[in-house]
Order: sequence, then C-alpha cells, then structure tokens
Amino acid sequence: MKIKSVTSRDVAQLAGVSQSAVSRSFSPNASVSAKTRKRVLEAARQLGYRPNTIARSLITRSSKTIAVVIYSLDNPFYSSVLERASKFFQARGYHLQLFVAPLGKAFDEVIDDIIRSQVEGVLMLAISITRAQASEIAAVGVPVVIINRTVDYEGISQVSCDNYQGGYWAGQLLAASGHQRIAFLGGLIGSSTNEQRQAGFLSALAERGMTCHGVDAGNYRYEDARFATRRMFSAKQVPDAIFAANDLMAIAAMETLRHELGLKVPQDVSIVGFDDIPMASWPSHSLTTLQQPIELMIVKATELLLNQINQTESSPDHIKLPVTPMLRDSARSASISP
Amino acid sequence: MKIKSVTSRDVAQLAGVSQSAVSRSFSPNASVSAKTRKRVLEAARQLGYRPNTIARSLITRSSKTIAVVIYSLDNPFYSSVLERASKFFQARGYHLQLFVAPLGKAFDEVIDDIIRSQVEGVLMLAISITRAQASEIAAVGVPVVIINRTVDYEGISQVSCDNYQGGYWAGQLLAASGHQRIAFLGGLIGSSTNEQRQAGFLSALAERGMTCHGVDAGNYRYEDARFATRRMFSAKQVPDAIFAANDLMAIAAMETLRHELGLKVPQDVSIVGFDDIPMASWPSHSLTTLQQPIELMIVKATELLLNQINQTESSPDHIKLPVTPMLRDSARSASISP
DNA sequence: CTGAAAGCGCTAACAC
DNA sequence: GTGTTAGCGCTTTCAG
Repeated sequence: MKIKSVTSRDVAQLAGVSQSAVSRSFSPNASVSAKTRKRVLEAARQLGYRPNTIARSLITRSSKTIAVVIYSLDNPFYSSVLERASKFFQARGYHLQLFVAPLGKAFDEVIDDIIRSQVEGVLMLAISITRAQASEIAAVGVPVVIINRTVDYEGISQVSCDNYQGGYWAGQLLAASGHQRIAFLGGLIGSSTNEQRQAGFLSALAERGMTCHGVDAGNYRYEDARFATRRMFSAKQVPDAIFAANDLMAIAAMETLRHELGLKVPQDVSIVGFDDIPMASWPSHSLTTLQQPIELMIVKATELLLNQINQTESSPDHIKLPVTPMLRDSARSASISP
Repeated sequence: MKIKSVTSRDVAQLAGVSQSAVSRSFSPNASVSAKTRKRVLEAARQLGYRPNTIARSLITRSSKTIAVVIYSLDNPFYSSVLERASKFFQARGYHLQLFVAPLGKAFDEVIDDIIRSQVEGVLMLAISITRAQASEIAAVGVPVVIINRTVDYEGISQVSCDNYQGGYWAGQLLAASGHQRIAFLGGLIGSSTNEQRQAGFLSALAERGMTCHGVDAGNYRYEDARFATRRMFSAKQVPDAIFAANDLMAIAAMETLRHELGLKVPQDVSIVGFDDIPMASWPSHSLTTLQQPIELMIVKATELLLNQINQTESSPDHIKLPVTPMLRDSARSASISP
C-alpha cells in the first residue's frame, strides 16, 4: 500500500530551511534555534508532515520495538500480563509487536520473523522453547525474557514465581486438613510450571507419608480440565481433594463437580488452584489459590529487558518471585505447621 | 541498542555474487538462477544473515504492519478478538502492532504515533473516537476499521453487531415473561454499543406499555457493575429483572444478588447479558445472553481492512451482523410473540 | 540471468 | 546554530 507521503524535504522547502534543520526540529534535544523550530513545525503542520519512523529506525539502528510472544489469551492471567506490559513499554516510548506462537515446528518461523523485524527485545509469555531455539535467538544478540517458563539455557532471562513452593503449600494445606485422596489436575505436560508445581505438591504429600491419589492433565484449559475431572471421578475410588495447576482448571473442576456430578465443594471435595485470576475471587467460586505477583513479575521482566537493551546490566538473570496463598472457601482450611 | 549485523553485502562477498543477487535470492519471485540462489542461501546460512525488514519497508513503502488499538483486555470478549485477529493477520504475512489506548486527550498522541509508524491499516476494538480524530486518520489515507463502536464519519469502516436488535430481544423476553420492574445495567456512558442496546431495550418495553424501572451504569466492568447493583437494590422498590449491557456486568450482578443480597436468580431476579463470553456458559452462571458472532466479525473486519489496503474495494463500509439469543437459566423463559 | 547504480526518508558527523 | 555530505540496508530500474 503506497500513499504519497510528505517528507522532511517538502517541509524544508516550505519553511525555507535545510532538510537537516527539519530533522533537528523533530529531535528532542538537538541544537536548533527556537525560531527555526517554530517555522519548521508550522510548515510541518500545514503539510501534515510526520517523521517516518521506519527511516529513522534504519539509520539509528534502533526500532524501539519489543516483540511479545504469547501462546493464547484464553487464560485471563496472560491477557492481564499482556495489557500491563503494553502500557509499561508504551510509557517508555517502545512499540509492541504481538506474535501469537503456533505450536511445534512453525514456531521456528516466528523466531525468524521476529529477528528480521529488528526488535530490540523479546518478551515471551508462557512460551516453552528448546535450547536450540533459545541459542538461535541469543546468537543474534537480542535480549529475551521469558515469563513463567524455564529453559535450560543461561543466555536468556527468566522471571517466574516459586512454583515449587506454591505446589508445596497446596499439598501441605490439603494434607494437613485431613484429606485422604488428593489428586493433581495437571497443566500442559512437559511445561516447566506444571512440573515444578507438581513436584512441590508431591513432596509436601510425601513429607506426610502420603501419595498422590491420581494425576490427570487439563492442559491449562477449561474444557480439557472438565474432561479430566470427569475421568477422575468415574473411577471407583474418587478424590476428596484436587490441586489444579491453574485457576482456570480449578474452576472447571469445581463446575463439573457441583453442576454435573452433584458433589459439594468443599464439603465433598476441596479444590486449590494457582494464579489468582479475577474469577477466582468471584463469590461463586471463591477459590483458594496461590497468587502470582503479576505486577511485580512484569516490573522485573520489563526492567530486565530494558537493562539489557541499554547495556546497563548485560547479564541475563533468573528471577523467582514468591507466591501468596489466598485462603478462600474452596478448600477446607486447617492450620499448616511444617 | 545496536548490534553488529550482517548485511546482504557481506553475504554477496562470501557467495561471490553481487549484492542485488542476494536481494533477489530472498525475494519469492525474482529472476535468479537456482544455482545462484542456492549459493547465496548457503552463504547466508553460514553468516546467519536475515534480510532487514526495516530497510525493506523503507524502499518498498510497505510495512506489512497493522495497528491494533484496544482499550482494555479485562473483558474476555476482546482478548478473544485480539487473539483471533492476530492469527488471521499473521497468516497473511502481516505484523501486528499493539496499542493500548489511554483515555481522553492522550489518545491523540497514540494516533500520531500510529501514523508515524507507517502501518498499513488500523483495527480498533471498542474504541470510541471523535469525528475530528477519525478524519485526522482518514486524511493520511490509512484504512481504519472499528469493531464494536460507531463513529459519525463515513471515511471509516465499522463492523458491529445489531446492538439495537439485541437490546430489543432482551427487553421483549423480560417483558413477555411477566417481569414488572425491569432495570438496565448500562455500560460505558456515551459509547455507541451502550446506547444502541439501551434504545432497543427501551423500545421493546415501550411496545408493551412498560417503562424501565431504573438505569445505572457499570462501565462494562465487573467491579463497577457490582457497585451499581448494590445501588439498584438499596432502593425501596427493587428490580425483578436486569438487562446488563455486557456479560461481565451481568455476572457481576448475579454474584452480588446471590452471594451478597441473598436473592435467587432467576426466581427473584432475572438477568440477561450481552456478548456470550466463555464464562456465560459456565454452569454456575448459565447466563441468558445475546451472542455476538465474534468469528464473523473478525473475518469481516479483517477482509474490509485488507481490501482497502489492496485497493480491491476502496470504499469504507458499515457492516452490521445479527446477534443470536442464547437461552440459558438466568432468566425465566417465556414465549416471545411480537 | 546478473551487476551497477540510484535512491527510499532520515540522522549524524563535519565544516562553516 | 545551520547547511552540506554521507550513508543506514535494501529493492529496483537499467544495461548488458
């Protein structure tokens, strides 16, 4: 799509100055006399001139753009992260380029695309990448920060919460409150968050001499979690407590139990989630869960990215933030004594 | 952030060809011999060369970028729209630039920013803009499509659903099923969707000789809607039915009634929403609502944008899609006979 | 089919 | 403070 555009040359001509004077007039701290700048700005206004960001990027070699890669916005947790991160970067003069990462092999093309775009940084939300992919990006020197996923590669910064501790807390709570058959409703198999939450959970049970009653997976999604719940409760021995790897699945389990299987939560089955999405606090659900410090995660992730971009601190870092238990009504409570 | 980058010149040198041969090798249908291309591609691989999108955009004058402007992602309806639109454009080789529009005056700066970015099209989600702002964008010749908001300006395409009809249906349903005091829980005051939904609703009531029991506003947001509901039900005469201008508010009302005020839905109060977000169908809410044809809206909006970009059909258009009533359990049902 | 040459619109030295 | 001069990395005539 080509449209006739007015260039700095046109403005220069109208204002009777050189083309570079126009350029300077649009640079915050360039040496131009107030008089010249005013003349230029006036001419620009008349012509409807606006500096071409692309040309500027080419020469300054800085696109002022951050790529944000997401897998899905189904989970309100990530749409919230995306919205806040956007505001954060926008406020600092950065543009955001959004990439929805497809599954599997096609992801490599997205990486390629991102690199070609000359972005200055990449923010990945819950994106699992391989070592090979990580090193490919790192090789071009673009700073990357991954939120909520771990990759075995030092060249990339990571910000996540203490998933293990969260899982541990959930296991401890459920075990301490007298549940006998505690099950795990897992997220995406193989994802680092899922494995860490599960590991913490299992170890808390083990400390009490308990084992997990059963494991099924809901891929972090609502519908899948409903199916998983039905499977879990079609067994002869049904769970009396569920720890779900995220809130969306915890709510799905709750809905299925209450409205499909005629069970009461928490009387018949206790449920604990993870994330603390807005719906978790809705009275209907009143979900006991582990709150991720979303605001802090974003601040850390964006700072990390910006620091690397500006070479302030060039070393990638791995940050692990604490989670906060939110005791609500979906799980029978009990005192936790380690 | 400047990093040493390998250019087409470097590749040309290594491959022993001219720089333009390199350029051609990376253009889908340029005339290069297979042999040359292979040599170039190999050299490029060795060097880790990737064409610089920015330089390309500068000369071709096409950024292959669409700006998407949102106000908030709180409402799952819009995060869903965003996700699908992203996939759609990505599949067609476009990049997406995300802008979170601030309220009020600062929006002008965002517009300016968008124009400078040389995007080829703008997709606005539920963004209310003034005539002046609309004409400013239209003046630079960038196609714009607004989803779910109307603006009194012909130069801009609009895609929305039949809000009036939806409101009318809600009014009719509630009036026909014997409710006596039907209230309206409005969205953002002054937004076109809110006004149209309200107008349709009121006219359905009027046809039955009824008036609206009361109006309050929840700004399309959960928390605000909860406050509004409390206000509505602190009056001496309380509503026995509520039509909320979107699902998020409808659910907020339901939560407040059931868990805070001890009222039953739908026995004491019927509730009808608008949008049909995923949560609406969750059994806990089982919300009767008007479904917006989200997939179709996106297809239409994106087609409209692409057509204008490619000059296939240059004329802006206003498209109004039908809504589909979703009868669930939050409102006492009744046969509707006009 | 291929190379040489001319810029896209702008910023950044460099003299004046 | 201002104009002049080089390019940024690439696509695109234009000859050959």
